[in-house]
Amino acid sequence: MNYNFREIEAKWQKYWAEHETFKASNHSDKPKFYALSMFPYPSGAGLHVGHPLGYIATDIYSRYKRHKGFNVLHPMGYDSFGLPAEQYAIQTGQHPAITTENNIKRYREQLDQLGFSFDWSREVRTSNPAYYKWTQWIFIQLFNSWYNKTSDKAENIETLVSIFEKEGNANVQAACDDDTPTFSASDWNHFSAKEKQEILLKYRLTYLADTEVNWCPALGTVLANDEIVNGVSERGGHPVIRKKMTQWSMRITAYAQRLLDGLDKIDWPQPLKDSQTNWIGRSEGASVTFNVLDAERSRSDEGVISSAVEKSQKDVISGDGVTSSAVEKSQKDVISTPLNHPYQIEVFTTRPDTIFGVSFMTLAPEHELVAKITTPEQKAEVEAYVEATAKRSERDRMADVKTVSGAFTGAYAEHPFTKEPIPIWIGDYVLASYGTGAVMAVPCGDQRDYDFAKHYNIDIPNIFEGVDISEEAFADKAATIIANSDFLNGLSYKEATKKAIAELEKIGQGKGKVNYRLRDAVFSRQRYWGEPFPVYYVDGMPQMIALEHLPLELPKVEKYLPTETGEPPLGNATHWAWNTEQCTVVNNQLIDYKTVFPLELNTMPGWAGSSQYFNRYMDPRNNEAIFSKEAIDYWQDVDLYIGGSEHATGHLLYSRFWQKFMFDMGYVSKDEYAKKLINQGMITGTSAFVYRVRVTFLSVRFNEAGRISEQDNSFEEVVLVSKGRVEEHERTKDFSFLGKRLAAYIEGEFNELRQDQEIDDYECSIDFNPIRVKVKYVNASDELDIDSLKKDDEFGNEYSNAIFIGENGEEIYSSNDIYKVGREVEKMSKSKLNVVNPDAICEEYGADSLRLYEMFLGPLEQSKPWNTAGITGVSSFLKKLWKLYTPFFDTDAERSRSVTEAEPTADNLKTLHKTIKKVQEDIEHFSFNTSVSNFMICVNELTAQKCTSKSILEPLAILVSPYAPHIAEELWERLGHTESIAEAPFPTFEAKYLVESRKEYPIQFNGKVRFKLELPTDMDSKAIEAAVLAHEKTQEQLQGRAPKKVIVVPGKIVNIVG
RNA sequence: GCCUUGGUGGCGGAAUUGGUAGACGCGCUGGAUUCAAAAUCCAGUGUCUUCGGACGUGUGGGUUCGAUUCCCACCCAAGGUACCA
Repeated sequence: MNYNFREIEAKWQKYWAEHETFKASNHSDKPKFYALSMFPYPSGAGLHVGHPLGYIATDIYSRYKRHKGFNVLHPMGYDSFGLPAEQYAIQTGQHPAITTENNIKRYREQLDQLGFSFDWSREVRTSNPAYYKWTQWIFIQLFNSWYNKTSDKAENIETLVSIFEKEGNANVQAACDDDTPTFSASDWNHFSAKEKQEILLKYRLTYLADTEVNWCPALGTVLANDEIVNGVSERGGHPVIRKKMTQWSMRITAYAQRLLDGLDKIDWPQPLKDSQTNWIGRSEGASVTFNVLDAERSRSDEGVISSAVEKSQKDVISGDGVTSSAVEKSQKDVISTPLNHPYQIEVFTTRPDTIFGVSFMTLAPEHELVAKITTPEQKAEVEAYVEATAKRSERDRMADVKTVSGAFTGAYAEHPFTKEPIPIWIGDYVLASYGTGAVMAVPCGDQRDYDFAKHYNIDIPNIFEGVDISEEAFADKAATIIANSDFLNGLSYKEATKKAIAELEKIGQGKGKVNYRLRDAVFSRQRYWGEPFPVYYVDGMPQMIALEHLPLELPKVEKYLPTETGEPPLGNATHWAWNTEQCTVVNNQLIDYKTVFPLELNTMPGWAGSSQYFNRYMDPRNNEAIFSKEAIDYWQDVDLYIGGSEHATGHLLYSRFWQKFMFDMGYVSKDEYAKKLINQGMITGTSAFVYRVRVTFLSVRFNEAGRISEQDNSFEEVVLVSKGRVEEHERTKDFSFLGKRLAAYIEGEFNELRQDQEIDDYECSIDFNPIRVKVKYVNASDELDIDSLKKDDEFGNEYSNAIFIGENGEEIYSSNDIYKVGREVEKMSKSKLNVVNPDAICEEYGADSLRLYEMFLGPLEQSKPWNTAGITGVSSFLKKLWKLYTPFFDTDAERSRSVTEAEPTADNLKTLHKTIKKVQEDIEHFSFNTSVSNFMICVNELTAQKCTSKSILEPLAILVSPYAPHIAEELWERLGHTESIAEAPFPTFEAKYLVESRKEYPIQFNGKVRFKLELPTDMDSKAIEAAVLAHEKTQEQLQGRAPKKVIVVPGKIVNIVG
């Protein structure tokens, strides 16, 4: 009886579904275990072989934990809001909900095929109104909260209001906007309702702010940074401008420190923690205010100055200019402006101890003061520099440490202590997005400042005791002793820092500060396919829709593009107004600003729906609450979370932020939601390339003026040359390698050129443009299936008339020659045409083979290329495993009984227990690749031992079951069980079966193994040494020398030195 | 530039605390079976070799009786990038 995986896999998938084998209960006496895989975005390309890698790992662990007696929660769902569905809708007009539904169906079929032990009754979809009701609910909770720095947690906004009523905001320690004014209790009580709302918005954890976006007028949308290349849109090359837009933001900066501290409590990969730590970017130092010396004053343009003074309150703090920064915010940060200085520059420095070493200042070219302080003489130079900088990316600016560039503004700042003038420069090594976008440059203590000073001949005062700075800057904090620095002389880094800050505070020009790189998260998207905000506007102020009226469902729209007036797609909806009396969505025409108001037109970003989904799984059908208290109390948090590292600073940071907020509000009892996280490595694809020929002729004529006329004649036909031919040509430059047809063409063109009397010279150049083709048309020997490629019409039959030149230079008509493609390993993605779907492999080898093979490829956390060549290995392993059990399939009752009762031999037991030990250790260390090897070893050994003992084969089936569950269930049943194997107890390892009486010792001479000697394991070192030295081969090796030293490691090795 | 991860046969990879480098699988070679093929089974398979052995885990050093493993310096590849006042 053969192993028929098709029949078996279908049978057990049906069984599991019908028996709800993996349904998790919220009430159980068993210990709980919550195993989670990151849920997928259901794209149109379907699941590819990279997706299941993490799912299989989580599934193996889940199944293992069931065998170990845990109540396991192992859910799956879909992150189903997203851009691709919307873009498809824009192209085809089809509603994203429909395409999403279809894609989910396909994903579900593919997932079902792989035999995962998901509890499908808990499936969630972020685009489902019953789900996003709770995403909207959390948004409202955030809106109704502020961050109290004193209690160090989020609190209900009502507690803030009551403080305002009693004492105003002077003493409130809160995370809030920079420009929050100070007011008294009586001020507050006299504010109008709208003024109060405006103030509160500056404190809420989600708030409206004008933030700059990359606006592309031609596309009518906002673009992400990486959608912009060299200042124009990646798609279409349209210009992009910075535009201010009122958008929702999340005050994640309030949680910066807690997000940092929480990392110590969780078992996440260190690289991931590092990347979050760097993203948050904490640094300690001081903020220092430098007054700009007023060059304008002498021109007695008083009007300009006084208006500048009025606005200077703003200019002081907004050194970062671009967006709200993570500079710790509180009203106290506002430093009062001395009236005689129209402008001030605030810098953040980690080295306030070096303040007397400042010899210039550098502003980021984008710094908003640049235009204001630049003198007329320097204007042209500065503007040219600013323009040049705008073309460089931040990455480029950071990576380039070799070239020094900048420009002098002509303006000077005043040193806070010496009152000396300091020249103000701009330089692209200072980034606008970090700190305040301005640096107090201390060339003797910072290498980049040093290089800048050297380059522009700026003074480099030395403020370090006994340090030579003639060659490079000195940045060693520990060895620092300050000199030439007035009151800081003789102090260490620590002492001087403390003292400098104290002195700065005295003169009101600085204070100690912790700076975070993290910025508040923009939460609005100008898109259709996302969660609508439960928000309407009364008199320009946002109002929340009450919970009982949620979800606020996405309206129907005619088209998914922005409106002609540049509003987001929801601006196209005809029914998108809120009637506050009926509490329903009504026609926009009814808006009267009395009872009917406009609704918010933005939608939420991709990470909104994924920031609490792990908690929703605990109680996914609850319509009264996001989850019940019982459910969250039982499941608590995720025990194992597996997913890709690309989410390190997106999903994985924002979801921690929301969890901490939920914790502050008392909804969850853990402020970190995932105890352990593992990043599965990427499965890379092997892209295939064909080489399109481009032939260019150059004809040249000469006259008195020299070389005057050139003409290009390009070969128009699509000719694709096989890889071997391309390589030959590149080596030899011989055209004949390109095939007769092309060679004849080139010859013909040359002849024509020769006949043209007016041409003095001619040449021909050939290049090969590699173009990706779908990997499904390429076989394992890199040969291209030309007929199928020609028929492919996804991109409009682009190859139907192409000419293919094969390896032998033949033009391919049938099988007269073969075409070989070039290959390259890249990330697997639809756009690279290298996606391999699991379906075909499942069809040919079965799900169990695919599961084993994906694990067998290599360590889970490492990235590895996909290559199906090795799958026959695991497939034949499963056949061998099956064969081991065939005696049980015999209908002859007599024979079956004799098999059942066969006593296991010592070898059988040794093989089994060795495997139990290894597999258990492997699973617990997530080393799934090595356990597959060990199954192979185990089956090979048992086969060689002709093992037919039920007491061996029964536990073996359980060991295999997490990895290859279908075959394990089938074998389990054939062993006579009527219940599923899913909860059969994991076999217990017994060391006694592995005890060896003899050990084959490798005998080394000077570290090299020369022979082996079998000795009893209970022999002590002395006896081993004696036995080895007495051996004839030892004498042979030593050739009469006396050994200097003999190292005996009992049970391991013997090494003789001499 | 910086951060992270990695570099071992023709390929994927193994070696759990410093103790026989290359487990297991693919591929390849030879053989059995077969009319033949597929499938299956058996044997071999790091490189060089004067058949004694020598060399061998990115490179160069170091520690050690012994190093893929620990230390120092460097090279290369992939991923990330905000580095930093």
